[in-house]
Amino acid sequence: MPELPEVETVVRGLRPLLEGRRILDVRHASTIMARSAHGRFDELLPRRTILRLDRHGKWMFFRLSDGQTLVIHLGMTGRLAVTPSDQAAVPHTHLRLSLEGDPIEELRFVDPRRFGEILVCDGTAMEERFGAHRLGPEALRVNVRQWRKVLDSSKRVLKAVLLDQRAIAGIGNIYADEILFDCGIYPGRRALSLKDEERARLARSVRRVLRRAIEGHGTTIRDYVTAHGVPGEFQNRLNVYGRANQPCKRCKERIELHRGIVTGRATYFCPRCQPEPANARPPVLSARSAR
DNA sequence: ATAGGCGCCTGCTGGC
DNA sequence: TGCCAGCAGGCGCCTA
Repeated sequence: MPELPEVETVVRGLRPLLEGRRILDVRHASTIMARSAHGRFDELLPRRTILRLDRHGKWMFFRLSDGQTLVIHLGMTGRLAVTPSDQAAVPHTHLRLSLEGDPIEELRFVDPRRFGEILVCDGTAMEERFGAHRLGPEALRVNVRQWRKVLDSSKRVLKAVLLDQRAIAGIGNIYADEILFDCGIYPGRRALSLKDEERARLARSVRRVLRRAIEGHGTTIRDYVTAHGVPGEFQNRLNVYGRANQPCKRCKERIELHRGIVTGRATYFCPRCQPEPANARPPVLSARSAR
């Protein structure tokens, strides 16, 4: 579900509600999802203050007053909200932290599909799991030198590189397609094959598309809502994602849906604005356009 | 190094 | 009307 713009929107909504606030108690921590290598949640979290809420890519880091970090990933269907503590918990609520204040409220994490993650990490665990070897530079802050390194060091398909969180952190399937449309590059190009000018266009499009999506409070296809429980608006401004067979907003050509460019993922693109180079190898799996 | 396939889960949709 | 396969915004592990 949530990619960088959605997570950033949630973080911006939660910061004023959480920063400086003390955790009173763990009302519920699902044993399925809330895991820690070095202790129980109800021992690790109470009485700590949330000093700061950070984001890197799609990961959220709640820095705690004892030096540990509560780490949350929303997966596909995760939601986070601050809720009155007497409000009934909806199904698939995996974490409830009561927060000091009047009235007492709770930070709640809800995730039906359970692809999300909840962790408490110390400094060592943070480096192991989220160091530079595991998580690439923040997509909004990749410099020219980093772009060159990321793209030139890989023979992979460009879209696969954009989706790889070790290469660049924060881009998922929706924004990969939107970014590639924005810069007019075919998703199945080899990363290595980009010319300097194309690399510069791509870098600009990454920042532009993600910034606009943040301004629009993210994209709601189904589950995603902001920290205030309202859907995003950027789904109304998507150019290609989910628009198979609809006319391109730029040239009126029919948007295509391919399933072979990155295996297992749908890829939407405009065949006229993002032409496949004539000498490119056809995708291994026959690319079929869907209705 | 890379690509493909699968598993982890629930819930919704479209086609029969 | 009802059933069920297919699909979904993520990610990590395994294999070849």
